[in-house]
Amino acid sequence: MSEVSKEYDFKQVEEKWVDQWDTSIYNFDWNSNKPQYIIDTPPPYPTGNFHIGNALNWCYIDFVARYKRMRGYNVMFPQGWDCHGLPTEVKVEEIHKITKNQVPREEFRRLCEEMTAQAIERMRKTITRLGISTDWSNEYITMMPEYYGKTQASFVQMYQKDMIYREDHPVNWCPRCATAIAFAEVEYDSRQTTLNYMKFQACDGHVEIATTRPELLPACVAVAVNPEDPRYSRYPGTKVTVPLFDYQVPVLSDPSVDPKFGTGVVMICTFGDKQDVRWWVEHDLPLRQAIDREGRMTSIAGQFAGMSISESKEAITSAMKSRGIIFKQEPLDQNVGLCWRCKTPIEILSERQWFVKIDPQAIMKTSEEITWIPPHMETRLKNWTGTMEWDWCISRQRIFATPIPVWYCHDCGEVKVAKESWLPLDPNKVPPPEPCSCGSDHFDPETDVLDTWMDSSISVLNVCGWLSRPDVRYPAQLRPQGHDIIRTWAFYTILRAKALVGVRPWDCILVNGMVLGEDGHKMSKSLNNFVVPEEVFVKNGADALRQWAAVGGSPGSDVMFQWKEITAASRFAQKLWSIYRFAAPFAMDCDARFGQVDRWLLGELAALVTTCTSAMERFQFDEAFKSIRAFAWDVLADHYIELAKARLYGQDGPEKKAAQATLYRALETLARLMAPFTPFIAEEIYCGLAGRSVHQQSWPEVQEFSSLEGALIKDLAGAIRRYKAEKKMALNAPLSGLEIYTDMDIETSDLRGVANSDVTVRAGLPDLETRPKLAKPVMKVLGPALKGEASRAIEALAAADPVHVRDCLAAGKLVLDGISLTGEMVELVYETLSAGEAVDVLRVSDAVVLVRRPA
RNA sequence: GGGCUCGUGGUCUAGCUGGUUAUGACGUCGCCUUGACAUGGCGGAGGUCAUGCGUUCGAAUCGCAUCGAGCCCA
Repeated sequence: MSEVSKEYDFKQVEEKWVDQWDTSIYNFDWNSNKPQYIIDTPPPYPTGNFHIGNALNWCYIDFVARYKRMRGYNVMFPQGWDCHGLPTEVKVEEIHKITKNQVPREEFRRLCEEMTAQAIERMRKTITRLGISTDWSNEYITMMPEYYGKTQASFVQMYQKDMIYREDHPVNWCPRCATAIAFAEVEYDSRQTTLNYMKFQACDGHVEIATTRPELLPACVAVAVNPEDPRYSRYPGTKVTVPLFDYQVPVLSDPSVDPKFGTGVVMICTFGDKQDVRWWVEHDLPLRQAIDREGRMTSIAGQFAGMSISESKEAITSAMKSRGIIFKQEPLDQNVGLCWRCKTPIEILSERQWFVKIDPQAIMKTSEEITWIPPHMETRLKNWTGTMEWDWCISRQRIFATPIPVWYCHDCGEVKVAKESWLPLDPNKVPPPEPCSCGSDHFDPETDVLDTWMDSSISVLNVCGWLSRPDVRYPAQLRPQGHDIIRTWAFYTILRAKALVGVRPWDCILVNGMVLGEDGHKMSKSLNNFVVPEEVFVKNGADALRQWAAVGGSPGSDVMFQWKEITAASRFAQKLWSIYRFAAPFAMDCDARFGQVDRWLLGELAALVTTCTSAMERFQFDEAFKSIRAFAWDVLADHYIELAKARLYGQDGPEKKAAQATLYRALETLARLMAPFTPFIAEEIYCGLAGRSVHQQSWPEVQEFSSLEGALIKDLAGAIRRYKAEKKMALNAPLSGLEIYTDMDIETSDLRGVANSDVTVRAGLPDLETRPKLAKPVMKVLGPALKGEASRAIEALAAADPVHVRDCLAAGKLVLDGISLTGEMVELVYETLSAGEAVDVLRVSDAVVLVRRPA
């Protein structure tokens, strides 16, 4: 056994194992007979920074992956990268000081790919340093043809199944990004705006209308009132004139108009908000598009054409004010829909776009086949699914994304969707390999691209071998993800798996919370409460961060990052190291005749294995790791090692050998239990002890041991240690003798060591006066038995003389305040009087210890 | 405005299929260098378990209401 350093050098140990480990042992075996456990790892967006939130999520996954491997599963823990998206486009534009339209499409895409590849490399480093047991043989990168070819194939298949269509439809539109976005990409924020009251010329004078969006006046297609509103009952069916733009629109009657808002008359525009779209569909209204794709006013805005939305808002408002059309303005709080990337207020435009049909019932039904952890997270998916009103808009007006594999015939206009065998392809680079049915071979490519969620929503199919292997493996077993993307990633994945292969994507979804900074707010750069994993690696090591992930909170709840948790984790690592340092010279893998104390410890160890196993099966990592800490620190270090020291330092013999074997078993088992959580220190200890890697061992089996005598000895030793501490004696200070009165047949050698004293054991009670000092009610028995009389009985018992209670119970009849009590209802707590002798008396459960005071 | 989750010593947290001494960590106070560990050991202080009402012999735990926080959405 080589020398073990006094301090645990986490940096040296962790970096050594990162270098030495052969990560191919974590590869999924496609030919194995073991049961599969496939994890649909969330593919992060390659920003280059693998943040603490990712780390929490990846720790959870790694705990499960390592545990399942030890339980004999063929585990796939792949790593994917969800590359496409606007942030990269924006960053490339910034860095190269260009706009995407200044360089050829292909060149711009190349710059994006280059930057993404660098970002991925940085994030891989962090993942590896964190000790994540990634299966790198199943890595995927969505911007690579082998992946986006599958995205395109999924598009083609769903198009063929009539689940994808293209038509004019209102879409959420970000005027700054000049692209359509899905509902899932819309954020809401409360803003203050102005409610303008204005007059519309009507059949008999004028009606007053309140609106927050006067710039949409040229898009007004109707006004509406509530049919129950007596003020306006004469208007429906008539027409009013739109001021300033001077055209007539009908007055409608619709029950969803709120008579209490504004004047009770609402202007319907195409489109101010989602409600406008509902009315537009319901009343079959015409389309007047006043805002274009860049957020400028169109020609129907007349003199205001070409202005931006805010310019025209100001110009139209002041024009109407000067003519007295706007006669009142008041502030109004409202929630505005914003583009999640650039926070620009979104508009609703009617655009020809590609859509995926949504079947809310099918999604909810599939979701019920999946185990949700924690279960209430499923409610969020269902609430979201239930509110879907439009289909999913999947086309985007961007460049760095999966191309839509479609052309349009230049001559007859026919839509030509690629055949699967032609994929992957970019219609902007290649024409279709066959002519149009009209004979023309002159095509215009589709320049729109697919929503990034079209890529990532087939991650599970991809890792299960869809379109790339003959032996596909879906459903996967586990989907780990944050609750912030339930309405996106989880929702879309369920939809797509059902649509493409007809099965649920996963057996189980494990939802983790968000990471909060030390100030209690969600960790973010803008709040300056940000900590990067590398900072923790340097200060306390990866195992410390992993311990925080395990015990910081139970999965599903938000977890606060706290340096004090990291400190506590480091202390535990050091404590464990000290245990190992002490045990290493003694621990021996051998058979032995275990003593009472050994069997007690091995029984506690078995209980730990049971607890941990149950907790891991339920993904309760905090419970599992806290029980590990409690065992190592309290049970093993503070009790067992203190008790066994005398034997271990003593002469060779069967008793010493039993302690050596016990130490080995305890540490060896502990290292295996810790391996999923803290792979570095577990490996260091296991290798030092057993000479093999812990990461190829199986999960410990429960071995039945127990010793009530051992448990009593442990309690007696604790009492002696406390006694010495109270008397300000050193723990190894000698005592002048111990007499233990107990009916158990206990071994005394370990106690002799702890007490540094002779120990004699006698049956019965010492020849001292013992008397009950307290009669405690046993509520579990007394409550149900006495019901309404219980509280009176408790009071009577408290008031009664405990000696009287004992005597009555001994005589078999105790009646207090008219209530009969049995022995089972009362617990007597005794005290022992030392009657002036030169002894101190300790009570430990049913045993009494007389300590002869040292001379 | 709706839905979900949650309010436990200074801070964070366990318990929450109801049973009288409410868990642990960090911090704090006192004592102790004993042959693994002072990043240690022993002991202490600190809680009306958000508030109110109810169910019950008994509520941190169950129900209702109120207040507050977070998340998701309209």
